[in-house]
Amino acid sequence: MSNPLLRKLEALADLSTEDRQLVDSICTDVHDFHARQDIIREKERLDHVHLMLSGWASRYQIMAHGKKQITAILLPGDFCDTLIALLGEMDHSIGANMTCRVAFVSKDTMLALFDRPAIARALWWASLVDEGIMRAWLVNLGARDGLPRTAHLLCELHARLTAIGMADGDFFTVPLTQEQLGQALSLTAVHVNRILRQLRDRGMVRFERNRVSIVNEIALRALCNYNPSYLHLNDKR
Amino acid sequence: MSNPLLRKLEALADLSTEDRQLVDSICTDVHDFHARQDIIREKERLDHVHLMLSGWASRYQIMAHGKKQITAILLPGDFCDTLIALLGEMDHSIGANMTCRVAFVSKDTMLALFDRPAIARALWWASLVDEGIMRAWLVNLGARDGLPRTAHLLCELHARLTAIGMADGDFFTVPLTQEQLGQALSLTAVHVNRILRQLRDRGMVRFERNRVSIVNEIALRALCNYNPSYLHLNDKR
DNA sequence: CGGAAGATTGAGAGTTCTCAATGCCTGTGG
DNA sequence: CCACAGGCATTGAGAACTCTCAATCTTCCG
Repeated sequence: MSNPLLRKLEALADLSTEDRQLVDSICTDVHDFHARQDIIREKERLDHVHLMLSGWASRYQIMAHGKKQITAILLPGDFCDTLIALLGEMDHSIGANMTCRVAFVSKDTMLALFDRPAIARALWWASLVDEGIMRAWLVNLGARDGLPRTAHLLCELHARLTAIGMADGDFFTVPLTQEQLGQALSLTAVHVNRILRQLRDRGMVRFERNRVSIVNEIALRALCNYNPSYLHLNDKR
Repeated sequence: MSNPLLRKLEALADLSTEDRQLVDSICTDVHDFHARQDIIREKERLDHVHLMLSGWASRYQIMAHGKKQITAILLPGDFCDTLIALLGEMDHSIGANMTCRVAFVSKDTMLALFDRPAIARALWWASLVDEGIMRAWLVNLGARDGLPRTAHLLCELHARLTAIGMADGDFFTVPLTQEQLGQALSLTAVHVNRILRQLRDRGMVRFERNRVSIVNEIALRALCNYNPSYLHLNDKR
C-alpha cells in the first residue's frame, strides 16, 4: 500500500523525485487505533500532527447535554490537525470509526515538508480543500432538508473515496452506523433510516449494512445540486 | 483609527518594532464598499487578499433555489480569504453588510508578512481562530435549537467585537436585518423575530433597531453553554 | 406625505424528533 | 449446532420545532 499522502499531493502539484522520497519517508511513527477509540481528545496538547494512513475517523464535539456533532470525516491522506496540533489545544476530539492506522508526524518533519515549495503548495491546496469541505458542510446543514442533505454527504464521500482509490466504481463502504451518519448530518438515527429508505425507493442509492452503491448518480446529484468544485479534484495548477 | 490587523496580531504574538511597521504599512491599496455591495463574487480569481479595515461583511453562498446561507461574519482585522485568493477560485461570495473599508494586499506583501516569524506565527493563530469559528458554527447549526443557537451567535459577536474594541461594554451594533441574521442562523426572519422576543422576555438581550445590549450575560451564556475558548482570546503563547 | 423596507404577530402546514415496539444480524457460550 | 444477548435497523404514532403565508405595524427617507 503506497503512502496515501503522496498520492494526494501528487494530484495537487508536480513533485520532484526528492519531494516524493521526503513525503514517503515521514511515516516512521505509526500507531493503530481500533473502532470507537479516540485518536485525539479535547484539551490535549500535541507536539505532532496526525496523518491518516488507513481507516476512517471523525472529528466531533460533544455538547453539555450529550448530543454529539461530527464536524468532519477524515480519510486516508488527510491530516487531522495541521494547525491545531502545532499551535493550540484541541477544542474537540477525533475518534476512529474503524481500525485506523495513523502516522504521528513531528513538528520538525512538518516544517521540513513546508520548506519544499512544491510540497508546501500541495499542502496549502489540501488545507484549502479541507476548508471548502467544512464550508460545504455548513451550507449542507444550514440550507438543505434531510433528504438532499444526506444525498450531498453521499456524493461527497463517493467523490473523495474515488479520488483516493477507495471506491469500486459506484460501490463503496461507509463504516458508520445510521446513528453516526445522523451525528454528521444532524439528524436522528430514526430519520436517517427513513431518508435512506426514500433514497432506495427512488432508485438512487442502495445502502446495505455498510455497503453503499450509487444506483443513479445523476439523479442523486440533481437532488442536492451537487457541485464538486470545492474538492478541487484534478485541479493541479 | 489604528490598523485593526496590527491590534489583532499584537494580541497573538510579541511583535518587534519592525514587525509593527511592516504590518502597519500593508494597507496602501484601500477600497470602500457600500452596504449590499459584493466585495468578492463566486468564481472570481484574485491576485490579492482582502483585509477588512472597517465595517461588517458576510461570506455567503446562494443555493439553486435561491436560499442564501451566510457561512461567516467578517469584522475589522479579518482576512476574507487567506488561502483561496492566492490559490484557487472563489467558491462563494463575500458581501458588505454596511459601508466597509477593505485593503487589497498583494501576494508579495503577504509573503513578506509570512517571512517574519512573529508575524507568521500570529497569522497562523488567526487562521486557527477562523477555523475554530467555522467549526463552532457547524456545531451551532447542527446541535442547537433556534433559541440557544441565536444566543450563541450573540455571545460570539459580543466577544469578537469586544476584542477589537467595537463593543461598548454590554452594548454593540449589529448591522444585520433579521432576515440576514436568519441566513446566518439558518432560520427564517419570522422565527428570528420570535426568538429575539423570547430573549427579551427572558431578560437576557435587548435588540432595538441594530443596537444590541446584553442584559444578563451569565444567563445568555448558560442558555447555549457558551465556551469562548475557540476564539483563543488573550492566548498569547 | 407616500412608499418601501423591515419588524411583528397569527394560524396552519411541514419536517424532524421522541418514545416505543419489533425485527434482523452477529458473535458467544453451552 | 443451537440458543441467546446485544447492537443495529426498521416502523409507527404523536409531539415539538420551524416554516410558510398573510396581514399589520413601524420606521426611514425622499
